[in-house]
Amino acid sequence: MNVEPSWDFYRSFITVLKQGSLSAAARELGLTQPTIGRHIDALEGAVGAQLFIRSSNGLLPTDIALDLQPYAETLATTVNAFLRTGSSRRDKVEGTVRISASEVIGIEVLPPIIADLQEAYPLLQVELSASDTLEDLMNREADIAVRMAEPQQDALLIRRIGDIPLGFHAHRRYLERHGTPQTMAELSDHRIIGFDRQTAYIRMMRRLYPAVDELAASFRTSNHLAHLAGIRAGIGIGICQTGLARPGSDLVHILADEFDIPLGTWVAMHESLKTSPRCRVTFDALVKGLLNYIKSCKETRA
Amino acid sequence: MNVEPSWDFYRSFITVLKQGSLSAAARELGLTQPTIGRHIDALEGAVGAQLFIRSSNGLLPTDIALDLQPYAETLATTVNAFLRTGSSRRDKVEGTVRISASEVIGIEVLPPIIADLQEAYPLLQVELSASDTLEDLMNREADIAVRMAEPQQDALLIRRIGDIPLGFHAHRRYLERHGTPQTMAELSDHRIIGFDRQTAYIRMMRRLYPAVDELAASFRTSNHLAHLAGIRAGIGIGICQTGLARPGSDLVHILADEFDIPLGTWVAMHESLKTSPRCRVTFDALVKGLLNYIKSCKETRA
DNA sequence: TCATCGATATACATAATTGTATGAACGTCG
DNA sequence: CGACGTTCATACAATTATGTATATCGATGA
Repeated sequence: MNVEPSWDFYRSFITVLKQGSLSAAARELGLTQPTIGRHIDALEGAVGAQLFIRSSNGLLPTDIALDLQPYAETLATTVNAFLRTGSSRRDKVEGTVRISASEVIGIEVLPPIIADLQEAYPLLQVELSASDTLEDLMNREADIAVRMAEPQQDALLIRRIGDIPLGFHAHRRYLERHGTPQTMAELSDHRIIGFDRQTAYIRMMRRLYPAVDELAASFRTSNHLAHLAGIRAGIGIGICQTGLARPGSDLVHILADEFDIPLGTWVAMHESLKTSPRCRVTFDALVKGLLNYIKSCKETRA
Repeated sequence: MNVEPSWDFYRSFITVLKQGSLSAAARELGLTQPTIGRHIDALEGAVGAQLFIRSSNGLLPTDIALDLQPYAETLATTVNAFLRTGSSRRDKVEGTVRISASEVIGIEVLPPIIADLQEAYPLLQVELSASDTLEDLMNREADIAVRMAEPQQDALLIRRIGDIPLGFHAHRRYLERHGTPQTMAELSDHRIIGFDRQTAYIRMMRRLYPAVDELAASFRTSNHLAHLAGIRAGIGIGICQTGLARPGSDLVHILADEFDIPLGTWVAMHESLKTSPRCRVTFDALVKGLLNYIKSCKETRA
């Protein structure tokens, strides 16, 4: 309790947690097994609790260690961010920029936008964190975030893109076999792909279209990509962005006039990053690319 | 570029930034000035840029160092959170819990709630981060947050408290001198305390009461506490929570029937913390306390 | 059943980090 | 204007952390 433990201990901790053994962690860090072992010992002494159960085939984390894992991960990503921003020259468009977005946006929408961006700036590295759960919002774990809700913090440079239209979709094949519902009421005769988890969007849907909520889902997932994959595989009818039903995709937008809850979209970055050319350029490219995407959504719809 | 720099360097970096000199940083960390100097040298080598300009009366941070400051601060707070979580026993209500809230809530509303909580659990330490700007949302920099907007992330345990009523207020003394306006239109004859910065609330007010936006403010501040202090000092008419106009405060709620934009309030914490008794207990106390507060707001109003 | 491979733990030598002591530069104050 | 109290920089000694080598335990497979 006398002196604060070395911050290197946390690095050893997270590596052991990831690798599952002192030896493997030592290899990854370029250190040796006794050293890592001593680090863990010291950390256990500092928190006054056992973090791992040693066994002859590795280290098993205790509950306490698992509680501490997210903190250690934050440390690791922040160290990365530190080095990344520190070592990129501030006057040129080069270095790494890290983008955070939802899985669907990150995987279905952003890649072509990023491709164009890197065509224009070959030295620009892009790191994409596509995740629904962590949503590592702006705590400098990401430089720029694409968000489906208005960011609340001040000190952010925020640009509203518009509304991404969502709607019921099904694969052409499914509709050929089961018919195309013409009214919301007919949905109850179909296989529905449902959501597992409560999100703000689902709560809003529930409020505006209570009927949808009572539909029995034959396939339910909390993962939006799995939901989309279900639609594409012809499992049944689900909800996705209308822009994904582009020509050649075999997805059909149904009940277009019966159901409409747009999904607000924002791009945000720290105000302090607006002087960094690489962040600025990426921010502008995302705004422009997403505006185009929304435009194409509306066209698909008409 | 061969091996990752020691994480201790970041600790030295943030301490030098805070203290302004190698010597002072060394004193704080219990190390010596040459050691800290070597750490800074090593970090500069790692990022390939100068971080400080050395002078005989301290170290002056370069722009790059200032860019890196927020990352280093995140590291420091996360390390604190790590040790705090790690060293508090999981089965008892003791240890430290860190609450994040806006300045007004943190200073005007929470203290009595926290007092009651600590009366019930004497071993519980509470750390309150009252800040509008940083809004260190949930990235484990705070255990529990009181927020004025619905948190968007999943994996959060969220409880909606209700709406805190806001309204125009002035000090009794001011009204005795200048009269009490009976309609919104009469506001233009009064001294108005205005806001400096755009927030979600101000944008909404602008939309619902465009007339308010055109009032010329004779005292303008971006700090909500300063705004409140202005009202209390009798500078003029401003907006604050109606609950602050309790008996004995000499604040008078005016135009109560003309103006009404409630401020939604939520309490949120990480789902993973709900097994921790001290977080659980604090969460419940905040919910209960804030519900009471809102109730008392409504009574003041009637 | 025994050999092998991987794991952790310990003892000792080594290398790296840190501390001590000192010098030089700058600002402040009497 | 000079003494004093800061600061950072450098050279050398001491300490600490790390690496090497080895022992031990346990799981796996021929």
